Amino acid sequence: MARNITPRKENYSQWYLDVIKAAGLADYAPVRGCMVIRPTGYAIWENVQAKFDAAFKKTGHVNAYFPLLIPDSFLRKEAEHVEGFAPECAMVTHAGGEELEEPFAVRPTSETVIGYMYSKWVQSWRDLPVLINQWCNVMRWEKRPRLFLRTSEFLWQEGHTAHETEQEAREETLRMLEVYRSIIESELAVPVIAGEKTAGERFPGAVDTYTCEAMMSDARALQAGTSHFLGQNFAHAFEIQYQDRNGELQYCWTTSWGVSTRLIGALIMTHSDDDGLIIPPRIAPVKAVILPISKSESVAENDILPKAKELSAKLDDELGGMYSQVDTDFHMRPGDRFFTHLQKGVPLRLELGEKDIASGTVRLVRRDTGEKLDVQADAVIPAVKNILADIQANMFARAKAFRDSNMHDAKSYDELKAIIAESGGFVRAYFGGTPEDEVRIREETGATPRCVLPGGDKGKCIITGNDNARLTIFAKAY
RNA sequence: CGGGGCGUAGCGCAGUCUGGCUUAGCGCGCAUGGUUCGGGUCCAUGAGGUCGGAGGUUCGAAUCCUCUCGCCCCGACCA
Repeated sequence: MARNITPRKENYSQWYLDVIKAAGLADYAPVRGCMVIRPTGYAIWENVQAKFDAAFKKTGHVNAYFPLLIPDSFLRKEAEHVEGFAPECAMVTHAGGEELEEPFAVRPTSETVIGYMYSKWVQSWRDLPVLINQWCNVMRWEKRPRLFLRTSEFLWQEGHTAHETEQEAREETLRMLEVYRSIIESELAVPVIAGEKTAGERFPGAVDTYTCEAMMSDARALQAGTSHFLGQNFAHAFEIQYQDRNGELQYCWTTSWGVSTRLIGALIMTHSDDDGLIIPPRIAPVKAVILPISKSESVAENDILPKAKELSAKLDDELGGMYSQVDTDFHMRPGDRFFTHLQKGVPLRLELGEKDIASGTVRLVRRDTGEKLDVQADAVIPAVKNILADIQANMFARAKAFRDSNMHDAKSYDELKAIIAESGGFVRAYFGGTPEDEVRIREETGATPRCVLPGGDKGKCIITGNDNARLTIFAKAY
């Protein structure tokens, strides 16, 4: 049992921070609310990025870069947008030793600058659609930061598209929601529910907001990705207009969508255990670690290490895209070395000791289950491949089973209150109330509507009693 | 912004009420040596501190007084 990690049951928040620290993913920066993403954490982010980026390219998007500083006046052009973001904006008021005529906001999101640029670039229906994504950092001043989940500065991706018709823009919004759902589930092994946000939870300036909602291992919800149908709101604010096929001037329909380094928080809180981090193989920077083991340091280094290196090279070659690492910390005892990799979440450990060499086998140890398996040396490569695939599948299945076992139904508001108070988790209920009702529910229960389930399932609202309320998931959220 | 708490070694803390008995300690970590070694061995030695900062009281301040800076927790707020 780990001695540097607070047990999850004892103190969930502390456990989360301990896991991050033990795995060396991130550290606090000198500026409050900011974090340093350390090499191990950044390697995970690079892998996450690579998966999404490839999917964006496949759906026809291209990358570009827009500036960090946004004129204050831009944010003010869309009424709801400024109201939503003003409180968390960091403003640059001085530069070059002088006070600026107009302050700049450090971007909290880029709809406004991008809208401004699109208005210059779009003239004709032939210029549409515009499908641009950018990978960048953003800043939203947070009063209660938590590593990865809510930091003042974070890394993300924001896609911004402009379309000729409402239908096209709506399709784009849903297409990207589906891209998110599929990658988060297949690569990060985090099960999510993709649905619509209620009015009170909508992005400031959006007509409709969609979300991928995940359940963490304390049964609280985490928004893992959002996609917004912006209607013509930003097109009106920034005059993104084009001449249609009849020569008439029209406003574009726009969308935006994003995922952030918060996904790493989701990863940690979905899969890890009291021993530390567990990373799904498909995004693990090191998928398998090979440990030469011997009582004698010189035997380990001279006799076993070459075999370990050979095995590592073979794994990397034959399982293209694989990445294995050889542990050469011979001065440490095996137990210490095991723990190091355990806490870093490496999916698979290959032990190569004198006993194994004598018997012509390699010992494989799974991080997700702790299961040990002795495999014939010549069968190691296919075995590794199969086990990694199985770990990936098992991690997803396990997380999904946990979520499903914490899914409840409430027929009335009282029932919803009781479930949230007693067991927590996700609660399905018919809801058709106003943002004011949402506030009241939050104040009274601590839970918020996380997302409206897709499909036409409708019933009697637990608040208003009206029919035609949509089935909505409520939960306490991060 | 309101309420509470805390700043002493890399981390976690004791010492502060009752100033001197501490050369400012302890645990973890770190370094070196030995021992052990297939899920965190055990032992020895050692390095490491402007006690958050400034001013004051005193023969003497981590300890008392004044001011100041920073952080954490709860609340409020928050895609």
